[in-house]
Amino acid sequence: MVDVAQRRTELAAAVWRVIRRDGLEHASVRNVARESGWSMGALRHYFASQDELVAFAMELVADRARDRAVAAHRAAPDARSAAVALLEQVLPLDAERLEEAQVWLAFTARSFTDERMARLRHRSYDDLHRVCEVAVGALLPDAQTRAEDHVRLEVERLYALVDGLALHAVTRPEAMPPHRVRDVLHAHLRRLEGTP
Amino acid sequence: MVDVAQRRTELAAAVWRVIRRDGLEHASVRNVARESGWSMGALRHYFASQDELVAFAMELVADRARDRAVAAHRAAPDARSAAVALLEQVLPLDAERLEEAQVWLAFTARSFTDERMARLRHRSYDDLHRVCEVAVGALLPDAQTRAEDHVRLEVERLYALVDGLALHAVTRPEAMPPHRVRDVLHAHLRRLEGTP
DNA sequence: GCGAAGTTAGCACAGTCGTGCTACAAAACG
DNA sequence: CGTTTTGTAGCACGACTGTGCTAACTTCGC
Repeated sequence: MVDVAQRRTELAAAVWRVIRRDGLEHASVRNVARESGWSMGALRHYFASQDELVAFAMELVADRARDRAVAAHRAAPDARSAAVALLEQVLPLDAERLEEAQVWLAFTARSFTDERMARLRHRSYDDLHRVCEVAVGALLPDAQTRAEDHVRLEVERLYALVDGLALHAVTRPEAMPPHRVRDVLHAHLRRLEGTP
Repeated sequence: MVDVAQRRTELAAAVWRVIRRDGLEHASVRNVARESGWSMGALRHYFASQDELVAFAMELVADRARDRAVAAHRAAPDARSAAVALLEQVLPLDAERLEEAQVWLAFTARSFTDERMARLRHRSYDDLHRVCEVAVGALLPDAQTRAEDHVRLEVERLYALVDGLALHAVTRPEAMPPHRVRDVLHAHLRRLEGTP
Protein backbone atom coordinates (compact mmCIF):
# COMPACT_ATOMS: atom_id res chain seq x y z
CA MET A 1 0.00 0.00 0.00
CA VAL A 2 1.04 3.55 -0.65
CA ASP A 3 1.77 5.88 2.24
CA VAL A 4 -0.82 8.51 1.39
CA ALA A 5 0.52 11.18 3.75
CA GLN A 6 4.03 10.75 2.44
CA ARG A 7 2.83 10.94 -1.17
CA ARG A 8 0.85 14.10 -0.50
CA THR A 9 3.92 15.65 1.10
CA GLU A 10 6.01 14.70 -1.92
CA LEU A 11 3.49 16.35 -4.22
CA ALA A 12 3.40 19.45 -2.03
CA ALA A 13 7.16 19.68 -2.40
CA ALA A 14 6.70 19.66 -6.16
CA VAL A 15 4.23 22.52 -5.77
CA TRP A 16 6.85 24.48 -3.84
CA ARG A 17 9.46 23.93 -6.53
CA VAL A 18 7.10 25.13 -9.24
CA ILE A 19 6.18 28.19 -7.20
CA ARG A 20 9.81 29.09 -6.59
CA ARG A 21 10.81 28.58 -10.22
CA ASP A 22 7.75 29.89 -12.09
CA GLY A 23 5.45 31.50 -9.54
CA LEU A 24 2.21 30.45 -7.89
CA GLU A 25 0.24 31.34 -11.01
CA HIS A 26 2.00 28.48 -12.83
CA ALA A 27 1.28 25.89 -10.15
CA SER A 28 -1.26 24.17 -12.40
CA VAL A 29 -2.19 20.52 -12.11
CA ARG A 30 -0.28 19.79 -15.29
CA ASN A 31 2.88 21.59 -14.23
CA VAL A 32 2.93 20.05 -10.78
CA ALA A 33 2.36 16.64 -12.33
CA ARG A 34 5.29 17.14 -14.69
CA GLU A 35 7.48 18.50 -11.88
CA SER A 36 6.70 15.58 -9.60
CA GLY A 37 7.06 12.97 -12.34
CA TRP A 38 3.49 11.71 -11.90
CA SER A 39 0.54 11.89 -14.24
CA MET A 40 -2.42 14.20 -13.88
CA GLY A 41 -4.59 11.21 -13.02
CA ALA A 42 -2.29 10.10 -10.23
CA LEU A 43 -2.31 13.60 -8.81
CA ARG A 44 -6.06 13.71 -8.78
CA HIS A 45 -6.06 10.50 -6.84
CA TYR A 46 -4.49 12.32 -3.89
CA PHE A 47 -6.10 15.73 -4.28
CA ALA A 48 -9.69 16.13 -5.40
CA SER A 49 -9.02 19.54 -6.90
CA GLN A 50 -6.27 22.03 -7.58
CA ASP A 51 -7.48 24.24 -4.74
CA GLU A 52 -7.00 21.36 -2.35
CA LEU A 53 -3.51 20.67 -3.66
CA VAL A 54 -2.38 24.27 -3.26
CA ALA A 55 -4.07 24.69 0.11
CA PHE A 56 -2.33 21.56 1.37
CA ALA A 57 1.01 22.86 0.15
CA MET A 58 0.44 26.05 2.10
CA GLU A 59 -0.67 24.26 5.26
CA LEU A 60 2.42 22.11 5.16
CA VAL A 61 4.68 25.17 5.19
CA ALA A 62 2.88 26.51 8.24
CA ASP A 63 2.99 23.13 9.97
CA ARG A 64 6.70 22.77 9.42
CA ALA A 65 7.46 26.18 10.84
CA ARG A 66 5.31 25.52 13.88
CA ASP A 67 6.86 22.10 14.49
CA ARG A 68 10.33 23.56 14.30
CA ALA A 69 9.44 26.36 16.68
CA VAL A 70 7.88 24.01 19.22
CA ALA A 71 10.90 21.69 19.10
CA ALA A 72 13.34 24.59 19.55
CA HIS A 73 11.28 25.92 22.41
CA ARG A 74 11.25 22.59 24.22
CA ALA A 75 14.99 22.08 23.79
CA ALA A 76 15.93 25.39 25.38
CA PRO A 77 17.25 25.28 28.97
CA ASP A 78 15.65 28.47 30.27
CA ALA A 79 12.93 30.99 29.46
CA ARG A 80 15.23 33.53 27.87
CA SER A 81 16.98 31.18 25.47
CA ALA A 82 13.64 29.57 24.71
CA ALA A 83 12.28 32.92 23.64
CA VAL A 84 15.32 33.62 21.48
CA ALA A 85 15.15 30.15 19.95
CA LEU A 86 11.49 30.66 19.07
CA LEU A 87 12.22 33.89 17.26
CA GLU A 88 15.23 32.46 15.46
CA GLN A 89 13.25 29.49 14.22
CA VAL A 90 10.67 31.80 12.73
CA LEU A 91 13.26 33.72 10.74
CA PRO A 92 14.75 32.37 7.50
CA LEU A 93 18.26 31.78 8.81
CA ASP A 94 19.17 28.91 6.51
CA ALA A 95 18.56 27.98 2.89
CA GLU A 96 15.65 25.66 3.62
CA ARG A 97 13.75 28.20 5.67
CA LEU A 98 14.51 30.89 3.10
CA GLU A 99 12.83 28.76 0.45
CA GLU A 100 9.86 28.18 2.70
CA ALA A 101 9.55 31.88 3.42
CA GLN A 102 9.63 32.57 -0.29
CA VAL A 103 6.70 30.27 -1.07
CA TRP A 104 4.94 31.55 2.03
CA LEU A 105 5.07 35.04 0.60
CA ALA A 106 3.43 33.76 -2.59
CA PHE A 107 0.69 32.10 -0.54
CA THR A 108 0.22 35.26 1.51
CA ALA A 109 -0.31 37.32 -1.61
CA ARG A 110 -2.94 34.92 -2.89
CA SER A 111 -4.67 34.65 0.46
CA PHE A 112 -6.22 38.07 -0.14
CA THR A 113 -8.54 36.58 -2.72
CA ASP A 114 -8.79 33.05 -1.34
CA GLU A 115 -10.92 32.52 1.76
CA ARG A 116 -9.35 29.24 2.76
CA MET A 117 -5.82 30.51 2.51
CA ALA A 118 -6.80 33.68 4.34
CA ARG A 119 -7.92 31.63 7.35
CA LEU A 120 -4.63 29.78 7.42
CA ARG A 121 -2.68 33.02 7.13
CA HIS A 122 -4.58 34.53 10.04
CA ARG A 123 -3.95 31.49 12.17
CA SER A 124 -0.23 31.56 11.43
CA TYR A 125 0.02 35.25 12.13
CA ASP A 126 -1.74 34.76 15.45
CA ASP A 127 0.80 32.08 16.28
CA LEU A 128 3.66 34.42 15.52
CA HIS A 129 2.04 37.15 17.56
CA ARG A 130 1.87 34.78 20.50
CA VAL A 131 5.55 33.95 20.01
CA CYS A 132 6.32 37.64 20.32
CA GLU A 133 4.21 37.89 23.45
CA VAL A 134 6.18 35.06 24.99
CA ALA A 135 9.47 36.63 24.01
CA VAL A 136 8.57 40.05 25.37
CA GLY A 137 7.30 38.43 28.57
CA ALA A 138 10.60 36.62 29.01
CA LEU A 139 12.90 39.49 28.12
CA LEU A 140 11.28 42.72 29.25
CA PRO A 141 12.46 43.81 32.72
CA ASP A 142 9.87 43.03 35.35
CA ALA A 143 9.55 46.69 36.27
CA GLN A 144 8.05 47.39 32.85
CA THR A 145 5.66 44.44 32.61
CA ARG A 146 3.21 46.22 34.90
CA ALA A 147 2.30 48.77 32.28
CA GLU A 148 0.01 46.81 29.99
CA ASP A 149 0.02 49.37 27.20
CA HIS A 150 3.78 49.40 27.19
CA VAL A 151 3.96 45.62 26.93
CA ARG A 152 1.49 45.56 24.04
CA LEU A 153 3.48 48.20 22.22
CA GLU A 154 6.69 46.23 22.65
CA VAL A 155 4.97 43.10 21.37
CA GLU A 156 3.78 44.87 18.25
CA ARG A 157 7.21 46.37 17.76
CA LEU A 158 8.97 43.04 18.00
CA TYR A 159 6.34 41.43 15.82
CA ALA A 160 6.80 44.04 13.10
CA LEU A 161 10.57 43.80 13.35
CA VAL A 162 10.58 40.01 12.98
CA ASP A 163 8.26 40.01 9.98
CA GLY A 164 10.13 42.90 8.42
CA LEU A 165 13.41 41.06 8.83
CA ALA A 166 11.92 37.93 7.32
CA LEU A 167 10.58 39.94 4.41
CA HIS A 168 13.93 41.55 3.74
CA ALA A 169 15.78 38.27 4.06
CA VAL A 170 13.49 36.90 1.35
CA THR A 171 13.36 39.90 -0.95
CA ARG A 172 16.99 41.00 -0.61
CA PRO A 173 18.96 37.96 0.53
CA GLU A 174 22.26 39.47 -0.62
CA ALA A 175 21.72 42.65 1.44
CA MET A 176 20.21 40.80 4.38
CA PRO A 177 22.04 37.49 4.87
CA PRO A 178 21.33 35.27 7.88
CA HIS A 179 24.08 36.68 10.11
CA ARG A 180 22.81 40.19 9.51
CA VAL A 181 19.25 39.14 10.37
CA ARG A 182 20.52 37.66 13.58
CA ASP A 183 22.54 40.76 14.42
CA VAL A 184 19.55 43.06 14.04
CA LEU A 185 17.30 40.74 16.01
CA HIS A 186 19.77 40.45 18.89
CA ALA A 187 20.41 44.18 18.93
CA HIS A 188 16.70 44.70 19.32
CA LEU A 189 16.39 42.12 22.06
CA ARG A 190 19.25 43.72 23.98
CA ARG A 191 17.45 47.06 23.90
CA LEU A 192 14.31 45.31 25.04
CA GLU A 193 16.14 43.96 28.04
CA GLY A 194 17.65 47.34 28.78
CA THR A 195 21.25 46.24 28.23
CA PRO A 196 23.16 49.09 26.59
CA MET B 1 -6.38 64.16 -29.14
CA VAL B 2 -6.33 61.75 -26.27
CA ASP B 3 -4.11 62.39 -23.27
CA VAL B 4 -2.06 59.21 -23.51
CA ALA B 5 -0.50 59.46 -20.07
CA GLN B 6 -3.88 60.04 -18.46
CA ARG B 7 -5.40 57.11 -20.33
CA ARG B 8 -2.58 54.80 -19.29
CA THR B 9 -3.05 55.88 -15.69
CA GLU B 10 -6.77 55.20 -15.94
CA LEU B 11 -6.07 51.71 -17.27
CA ALA B 12 -3.52 51.08 -14.53
CA ALA B 13 -6.20 51.96 -11.98
CA ALA B 14 -8.40 49.30 -13.54
CA VAL B 15 -5.53 46.84 -13.14
CA TRP B 16 -5.33 47.72 -9.45
CA ARG B 17 -9.05 47.17 -8.97
CA VAL B 18 -8.90 43.76 -10.62
CA ILE B 19 -5.89 42.80 -8.51
CA ARG B 20 -7.58 43.84 -5.28
CA ARG B 21 -10.84 42.09 -6.16
CA ASP B 22 -9.63 38.93 -7.91
CA GLY B 23 -5.84 38.78 -7.55
CA LEU B 24 -2.96 39.49 -9.88
CA GLU B 25 -3.44 36.15 -11.63
CA HIS B 26 -6.78 37.43 -12.95
CA ALA B 27 -5.39 40.68 -14.29
CA SER B 28 -5.76 39.45 -17.87
CA VAL B 29 -6.16 41.77 -20.82
CA ARG B 30 -9.81 40.78 -21.11
CA ASN B 31 -10.60 41.34 -17.45
CA VAL B 32 -8.85 44.68 -17.30
CA ALA B 33 -10.63 45.73 -20.50
CA ARG B 34 -13.99 44.81 -18.98
CA GLU B 35 -13.13 46.52 -15.68
CA SER B 36 -12.05 49.72 -17.41
CA GLY B 37 -14.97 49.73 -19.84
CA TRP B 38 -12.73 49.66 -22.89
CA SER B 39 -12.26 46.99 -25.52
CA MET B 40 -9.27 44.70 -25.83
CA GLY B 41 -8.25 46.54 -28.97
CA ALA B 42 -8.30 49.92 -27.27
CA LEU B 43 -6.19 48.53 -24.45
CA ARG B 44 -3.61 47.19 -26.85
CA HIS B 45 -3.36 50.61 -28.37
CA TYR B 46 -1.86 51.92 -25.15
CA PHE B 47 0.07 48.85 -24.06
CA ALA B 48 1.86 46.62 -26.55
CA SER B 49 1.53 43.57 -24.31
CA GLN B 50 0.07 42.41 -21.04
CA ASP B 51 3.51 42.43 -19.43
CA GLU B 52 3.83 46.10 -20.26
CA LEU B 53 0.40 46.86 -18.83
CA VAL B 54 1.12 45.13 -15.54
CA ALA B 55 4.63 46.53 -15.28
CA PHE B 56 3.27 50.03 -15.81
CA ALA B 57 0.65 49.49 -13.12
CA MET B 58 3.42 48.49 -10.72
CA GLU B 59 5.66 51.41 -11.65
CA LEU B 60 2.82 53.82 -11.06
CA VAL B 61 2.37 52.58 -7.51
CA ALA B 62 6.05 53.13 -6.80
CA ASP B 63 6.00 56.57 -8.44
CA ARG B 64 3.03 57.69 -6.40
CA ALA B 65 4.64 56.65 -3.14
CA ARG B 66 7.86 58.40 -4.04
CA ASP B 67 6.09 61.60 -5.10
CA ARG B 68 4.15 61.68 -1.86
CA ALA B 69 7.29 61.12 0.18
CA VAL B 70 9.20 63.86 -1.62
CA ALA B 71 6.35 66.32 -1.18
CA ALA B 72 6.03 65.53 2.51
CA HIS B 73 9.76 65.88 2.96
CA ARG B 74 9.84 69.27 1.28
CA ALA B 75 6.92 70.58 3.31
CA ALA B 76 8.49 69.78 6.67
CA PRO B 77 9.96 72.71 8.64
CA ASP B 78 12.98 70.92 10.11
CA ALA B 79 15.08 67.80 9.73
CA ARG B 80 13.36 65.83 12.46
CA SER B 81 9.80 66.37 11.27
CA ALA B 82 10.96 65.80 7.70
CA ALA B 83 12.28 62.39 8.70
CA VAL B 84 9.06 61.52 10.50
CA ALA B 85 6.98 62.74 7.56
CA LEU B 86 8.98 60.58 5.19
CA LEU B 87 8.38 57.47 7.24
CA GLU B 88 4.70 58.24 7.71
CA GLN B 89 4.20 58.70 4.00
CA VAL B 90 5.69 55.30 3.35
CA LEU B 91 3.29 53.57 5.72
CA PRO B 92 -0.33 52.79 4.76
CA LEU B 93 -1.97 55.22 7.15
CA ASP B 94 -5.09 55.88 5.10
CA ALA B 95 -7.43 53.88 2.89
CA GLU B 96 -5.79 54.92 -0.36
CA ARG B 97 -2.30 53.97 0.73
CA LEU B 98 -3.61 50.73 2.21
CA GLU B 99 -5.00 49.79 -1.20
CA GLU B 100 -1.72 50.67 -2.85
CA ALA B 101 0.21 48.60 -0.34
CA GLN B 102 -2.09 45.69 -1.02
CA VAL B 103 -1.44 45.68 -4.77
CA TRP B 104 2.23 46.34 -4.08
CA LEU B 105 2.36 43.10 -2.13
CA ALA B 106 0.89 41.27 -5.11
CA PHE B 107 3.52 42.81 -7.39
CA THR B 108 6.25 41.94 -4.92
CA ALA B 109 5.23 38.31 -4.92
CA ARG B 110 5.30 38.15 -8.69
CA SER B 111 8.60 39.99 -8.95
CA PHE B 112 10.40 36.81 -7.88
CA THR B 113 9.71 35.26 -11.26
CA ASP B 114 9.61 38.43 -13.34
CA GLU B 115 12.91 40.16 -14.10
CA ARG B 116 11.43 43.52 -14.97
CA MET B 117 9.32 43.71 -11.83
CA ALA B 118 12.28 42.52 -9.77
CA ARG B 119 14.34 45.49 -10.89
CA LEU B 120 11.58 47.87 -9.92
CA ARG B 121 11.20 46.21 -6.55
CA HIS B 122 14.90 46.51 -5.86
CA ARG B 123 14.88 50.17 -6.79
CA SER B 124 11.94 50.88 -4.50
CA TYR B 125 13.49 48.99 -1.64
CA ASP B 126 16.71 50.95 -2.07
CA ASP B 127 14.67 54.14 -1.91
CA LEU B 128 13.06 53.06 1.33
CA HIS B 129 16.43 52.08 2.71
CA ARG B 130 17.69 55.56 1.97
CA VAL B 131 14.66 57.02 3.71
CA CYS B 132 15.60 55.06 6.80
CA GLU B 133 19.18 56.27 6.56
CA VAL B 134 17.95 59.85 6.47
CA ALA B 135 15.65 59.28 9.42
CA VAL B 136 18.33 57.62 11.54
CA GLY B 137 20.73 60.38 10.63
CA ALA B 138 18.25 62.99 11.78
CA LEU B 139 17.10 61.28 14.95
CA LEU B 140 20.02 59.37 16.39
CA PRO B 141 21.94 61.36 19.03
CA ASP B 142 25.18 62.76 17.63
CA ALA B 143 27.23 60.85 20.15
CA GLN B 144 26.17 57.58 18.51
CA THR B 145 26.58 58.56 14.88
CA ARG B 146 30.35 58.09 15.14
CA ALA B 147 30.06 54.35 15.40
CA GLU B 148 29.35 53.32 11.83
CA ASP B 149 28.35 49.77 12.64
CA HIS B 150 25.88 51.01 15.16
CA VAL B 151 24.31 53.41 12.70
CA ARG B 152 23.98 50.68 10.08
CA LEU B 153 22.35 48.40 12.58
CA GLU B 154 19.83 51.06 13.54
CA VAL B 155 19.04 51.70 9.89
CA GLU B 156 18.35 48.03 9.28
CA ARG B 157 16.27 47.87 12.42
CA LEU B 158 14.13 50.85 11.44
CA TYR B 159 13.87 49.54 7.88
CA ALA B 160 12.63 46.15 9.08
CA LEU B 161 10.21 47.76 11.52
CA VAL B 162 8.68 50.00 8.87
CA ASP B 163 8.21 47.21 6.35
CA GLY B 164 6.89 44.89 9.04
CA LEU B 165 4.38 47.50 10.14
CA ALA B 166 3.30 48.05 6.55
CA LEU B 167 2.93 44.31 6.06
CA HIS B 168 0.80 43.92 9.17
CA ALA B 169 -1.32 46.93 8.30
CA VAL B 170 -2.07 45.24 4.99
CA THR B 171 -2.52 41.68 6.17
CA ARG B 172 -4.33 42.41 9.44
CA PRO B 173 -5.89 45.84 9.10
CA GLU B 174 -8.33 45.20 11.94
CA ALA B 175 -5.52 44.32 14.37
CA MET B 176 -3.17 46.99 13.06
CA PRO B 177 -5.18 50.12 12.24
CA PRO B 178 -3.44 53.37 11.24
CA HIS B 179 -3.30 54.86 14.73
CA ARG B 180 -1.65 51.72 16.03
CA VAL B 181 0.91 51.76 13.24
CA ARG B 182 1.71 55.35 14.12
CA ASP B 183 1.99 54.54 17.83
CA VAL B 184 4.48 51.75 17.23
CA LEU B 185 6.52 53.84 14.82
CA HIS B 186 6.70 56.79 17.20
CA ALA B 187 7.57 54.59 20.14
CA HIS B 188 10.46 53.23 18.13
CA LEU B 189 11.62 56.70 17.08
CA ARG B 190 11.56 57.90 20.69
CA ARG B 191 13.82 55.02 21.67
CA LEU B 192 16.08 55.86 18.79
CA GLU B 193 16.43 59.39 20.08
CA GLY B 194 17.06 58.15 23.56
CA THR B 195 13.96 59.72 25.08
CA PRO B 196 12.64 57.37 27.75
C1' DG C 1 -13.42 69.21 -49.11
C1' DC C 2 -9.57 65.04 -48.90
C1' DG C 3 -6.14 62.09 -47.12
C1' DA C 4 -3.47 60.77 -43.19
C1' DA C 5 -2.98 59.75 -38.56
C1' DG C 6 -4.99 58.42 -34.40
C1' DT C 7 -8.29 55.61 -32.03
C1' DT C 8 -11.60 51.91 -31.01
C1' DA C 9 -13.70 47.34 -31.66
C1' DG C 10 -13.51 42.64 -31.83
C1' DC C 11 -12.55 38.26 -34.42
C1' DA C 12 -9.33 34.17 -34.92
C1' DC C 13 -5.71 31.32 -33.71
C1' DA C 14 -2.95 28.53 -30.87
C1' DG C 15 -2.07 27.59 -26.37
C1' DT C 16 -3.09 26.43 -21.31
C1' DC C 17 -6.27 25.45 -17.89
C1' DG C 18 -9.37 22.36 -14.38
C1' DT C 19 -11.84 18.53 -14.22
C1' DG C 20 -14.97 14.58 -15.62
C1' DC C 21 -14.20 10.47 -17.41
C1' DT C 22 -12.68 5.82 -19.08
C1' DA C 23 -9.18 2.31 -19.31
C1' DC C 24 -5.76 -0.35 -17.64
C1' DA C 25 -2.34 -2.18 -14.19
C1' DA C 26 -1.18 -3.59 -9.53
C1' DA C 27 -2.14 -5.16 -5.25
C1' DA C 28 -5.11 -7.09 -1.68
C1' DC C 29 -8.20 -10.32 -0.38
C1' DG C 30 -11.08 -14.39 -0.63
C1' DC D 1 -7.54 -19.14 -9.01
C1' DG D 2 -11.00 -14.96 -9.42
C1' DT D 3 -12.77 -10.66 -7.57
C1' DT D 4 -12.53 -6.39 -5.50
C1' DT D 5 -10.07 -2.45 -4.23
C1' DT D 6 -6.43 0.73 -5.06
C1' DG D 7 -3.39 3.21 -7.93
C1' DT D 8 -1.95 5.20 -12.39
C1' DA D 9 -2.39 7.12 -16.99
C1' DG D 10 -4.15 10.19 -20.10
C1' DC D 11 -7.94 11.65 -23.28
C1' DA D 12 -11.81 15.08 -24.09
C1' DC D 13 -14.51 18.93 -23.16
C1' DG D 14 -15.47 23.66 -22.44
C1' DA D 15 -13.50 27.74 -20.66
C1' DC D 16 -10.04 31.25 -20.62
C1' DT D 17 -5.66 33.29 -22.17
C1' DG D 18 -2.22 36.63 -25.11
C1' DT D 19 -1.66 38.41 -29.25
C1' DG D 20 -1.81 39.06 -34.44
C1' DC D 21 -4.78 40.98 -37.31
C1' DT D 22 -8.48 43.48 -39.96
C1' DA D 23 -11.92 46.89 -40.20
C1' DA D 24 -14.35 50.74 -38.91
C1' DC D 25 -14.75 55.17 -36.83
C1' DT D 26 -12.82 59.78 -35.29
C1' DT D 27 -9.89 63.58 -35.37
C1' DC D 28 -6.38 66.23 -37.36
C1' DG D 29 -3.72 68.84 -40.95
C1' DC D 30 -4.30 71.08 -44.99
